[in-house]
Amino acid sequence: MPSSPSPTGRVSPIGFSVRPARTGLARLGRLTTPHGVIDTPQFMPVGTQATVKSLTPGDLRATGTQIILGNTYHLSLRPGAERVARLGGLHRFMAWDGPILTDSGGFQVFSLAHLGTLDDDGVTFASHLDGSTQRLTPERSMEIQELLGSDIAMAFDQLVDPMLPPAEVEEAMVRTHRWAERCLRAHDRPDQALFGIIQGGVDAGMRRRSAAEIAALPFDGLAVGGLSVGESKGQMAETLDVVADALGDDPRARYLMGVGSPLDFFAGVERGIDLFDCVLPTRVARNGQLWTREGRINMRNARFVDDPAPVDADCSCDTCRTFSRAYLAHLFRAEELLAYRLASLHNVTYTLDLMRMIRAALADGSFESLRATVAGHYQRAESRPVSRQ
RNA sequence: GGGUAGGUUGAGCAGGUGGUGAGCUCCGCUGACUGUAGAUCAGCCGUCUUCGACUGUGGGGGUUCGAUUCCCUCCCUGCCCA
Repeated sequence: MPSSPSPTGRVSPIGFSVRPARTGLARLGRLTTPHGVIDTPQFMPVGTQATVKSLTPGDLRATGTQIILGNTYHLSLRPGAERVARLGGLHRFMAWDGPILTDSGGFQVFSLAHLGTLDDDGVTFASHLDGSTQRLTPERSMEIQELLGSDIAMAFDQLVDPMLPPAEVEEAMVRTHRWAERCLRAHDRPDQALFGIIQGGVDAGMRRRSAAEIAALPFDGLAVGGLSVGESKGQMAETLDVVADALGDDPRARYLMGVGSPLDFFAGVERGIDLFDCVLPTRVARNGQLWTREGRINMRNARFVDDPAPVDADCSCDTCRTFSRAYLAHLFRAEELLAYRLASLHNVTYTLDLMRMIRAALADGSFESLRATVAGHYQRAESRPVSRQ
């Protein structure tokens, strides 16, 4: 059942059925993978090193997580893709039997650019762990992801700061296109899907061209990369508009990489995005910031040390059902490990609850109303006086 | 009671043998974080009218143009001896 022909005839290990919702270009869908079904629009918590930091697979299930993201670069350095394969693949290794998407290492070419040098064939870099020389190419990225055995592999791409001179943005885009074809040629694991990545910075012409070129290839899904790396919200929205227009009625799943914040989801969903991933919920949680129906709150703030209320009274996560803000504030101050776990549990739950609410709102036509409500939460957070003496 | 070592901004320290002590680490306060080199990073952390200025080295007094530094005295703390 998970096999359906892509527009180009390639037999895909995943299935995607999608129907337009009533709002903008938003759609509701079901993505079927070898390890389970994903309701879209959906958010993927990031588990770079074969763990969503501080959370167990059981915790993830409790949050409603349907699919997680793992990372080619990190796992190939440690513990090593071949080792993971010997141990039964990434699912068995980390004891998560749900769907997994693996990033290709392309983002690290960007975030760790100072450690490496790029050429048309790939990237050579010094391991951030031990300084050893490493080489990543489209072919090696495919090999690693096949060894990991994720349900969805990502093409190896190059992203750059969209504010760079157009010639440099174009060079990265063209390279991404060439690498996309090499990824498709190299990839041959039949039970693993492969998504292509659209680049082109925030230039409408380049984005349109990249969308057309990537969509012309027999990928199982399409991703928009290179956004939320410093451009404005307006530029991100305009770029998504261009991509949506260029993709037209292409039936494949659309994944906006590295996004985002609660309000970013609305901007993406109404422009036809089906999948999101972002480190934000888990990273800011470890740094004390929790997302709630009262906006963002920082549990380290002095005002919470005597607050007996739950983090979010309307949240059903274990953190909110069991503990007070005062307790969380204490744990953060004491740097107790439980702080990071409880905070992560809450933020992931909040994010997945939000995605669930977005799907429900798309189904019953209340998307705009939901957006207004959520925007209200975060505007209140932003307008809160800096100091309240 | 005698001897000895000390008393520096919430804590712990550095420095300072007559003319620049607001320097460090904690603690504390706030902010940031978008395909995770991040349980991280940044700013603030005596007072004020904050691109600067002022005050501040246990208290009091003295010497001096000028004292954290030299002298006298008192208080407090640790240790040793009685």
